[in-house]
Amino acid sequence: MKSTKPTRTRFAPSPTGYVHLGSVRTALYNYLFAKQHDGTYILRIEDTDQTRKVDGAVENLISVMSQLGMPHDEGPYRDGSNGPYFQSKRLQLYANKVKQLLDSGHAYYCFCAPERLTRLREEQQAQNLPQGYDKHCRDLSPETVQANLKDGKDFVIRLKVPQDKKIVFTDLVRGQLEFDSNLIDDQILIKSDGFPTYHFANVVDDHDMDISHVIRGEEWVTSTPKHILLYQAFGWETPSFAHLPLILNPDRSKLSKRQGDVAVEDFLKAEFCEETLINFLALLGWNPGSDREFFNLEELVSEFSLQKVSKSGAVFDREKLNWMNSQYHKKYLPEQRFLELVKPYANIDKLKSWSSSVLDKVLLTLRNQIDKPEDIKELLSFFLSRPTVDTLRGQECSDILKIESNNRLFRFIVSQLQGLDSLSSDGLRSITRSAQKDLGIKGKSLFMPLRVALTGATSGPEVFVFAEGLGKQECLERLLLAHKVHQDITQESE
RNA sequence: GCUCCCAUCAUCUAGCGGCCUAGGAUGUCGCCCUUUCACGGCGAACACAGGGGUUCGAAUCCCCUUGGGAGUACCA
Repeated sequence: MKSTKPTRTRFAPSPTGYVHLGSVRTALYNYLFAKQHDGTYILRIEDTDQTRKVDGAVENLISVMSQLGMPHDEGPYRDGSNGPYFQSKRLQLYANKVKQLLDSGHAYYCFCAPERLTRLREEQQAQNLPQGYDKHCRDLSPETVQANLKDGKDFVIRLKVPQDKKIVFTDLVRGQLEFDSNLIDDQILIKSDGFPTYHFANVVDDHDMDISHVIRGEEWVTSTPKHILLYQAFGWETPSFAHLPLILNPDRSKLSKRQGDVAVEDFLKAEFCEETLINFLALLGWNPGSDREFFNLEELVSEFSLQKVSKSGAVFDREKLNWMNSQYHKKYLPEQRFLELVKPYANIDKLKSWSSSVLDKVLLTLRNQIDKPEDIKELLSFFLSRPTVDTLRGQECSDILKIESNNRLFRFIVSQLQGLDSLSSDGLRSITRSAQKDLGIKGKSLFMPLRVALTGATSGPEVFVFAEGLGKQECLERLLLAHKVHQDITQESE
């Protein structure tokens, strides 16, 4: 019973311009499943709707997917032996296949005008009847069909859905599903413009490309029986199916543009890194069976399983996404990767003279204060600009600066500093230590004045590393300024 | 309307008959740590939709009700 066929999955989006988050998750699960089984992950472009074509959409899609770290193994620009991978370039193939169905009596020509169909639907709707084609052309005589064709009448080709049949299949996430063929419409296979419909092209291509597992969104469950009927009409083996739960808006409707961003590009352009998005999306509808929440792509490949995919839809929770993103920036990203993400935002003139190792060190000490890369900018520029007298005289700082021992403290630090060739974080640390020992100043009245003098703020990251970045001269000047403000404040209050 | 699917904290979820006085995470609120801000640690509040069965025993199995969702196109 166990299939020995190689695992081949596919991601088959229609190129509508941007990449929907739901698409990314579908693609991700397909990718993970394929990789886990040493299989092949295929990208196929479903562009049979000529009216919805968007220029550049395919290129954008491919670049986004590779940016996310899951490029396709087979597909556009990466030909396997099953191309072409654009449905619009496979028209001849579909034509041959319908012919087959027409000849075997599984499909028929339908000459009904769209207006008739619309009217039919309206009537059915009014009477609360199930909607569907009334099979008007299903049993047209061959002569009539020939005559109509000869007259050049517009036509579509429909599937002749068998009556009174139960269609049963096992969905890998939902279990056994059952449908009554009498409720299934005689599906259009070829549109009057000669293009195949999704249903037809999809089945033909999946078979043609040897797809072993069809993993797609839940919106496709109800059309799966149609697809199965098609496989049967051709006498083909059906692939396995797995339908993924929908990703939902906060109001529990299908995730849509109306209620906020749904394009991955937008998230990528904003503050979210690829790692966060992949990790977060993976966990929307799937769980590892443990409490673990952080996974990189590689880890997902080994952990993923369709059995652990949940059946119910999942609300896209931006709060948790934000949290996960900040966790990635604070600690889960490798240091080099973090630096790479953050550096474009640290492109500040004043930093040009800093040695890159010191800059890296400073960026790294700022790391746990960051939720997203651009936060670094504000954080840095704040410390980079020398505190102004106004700042130092502000309530927050002056409370610290008016401490009496500051006089001795600043004098001490300045003189020690002057004796140094250059300032290192350890150098300043030991100066502080001796200030504590020699002057007997400690705790808040030791560290806070130093912090205020150097940064003009009462809170922030580790001052020592930062001081190294500033350099000896700048530190001296900041200390002298703070010292002066201290003296001024003290005098004024006397 | 019809068909199909789904149903545990506000949200993501664990749970596949006894380990459940239901676990984790986000968010919220406390406390601790930190001479700052964070990070971090600890804790609190918060859920098995309702009703029937089955069983010695049900969040877990069955049925009904209710609620939600998807599909119902010459769109995918």
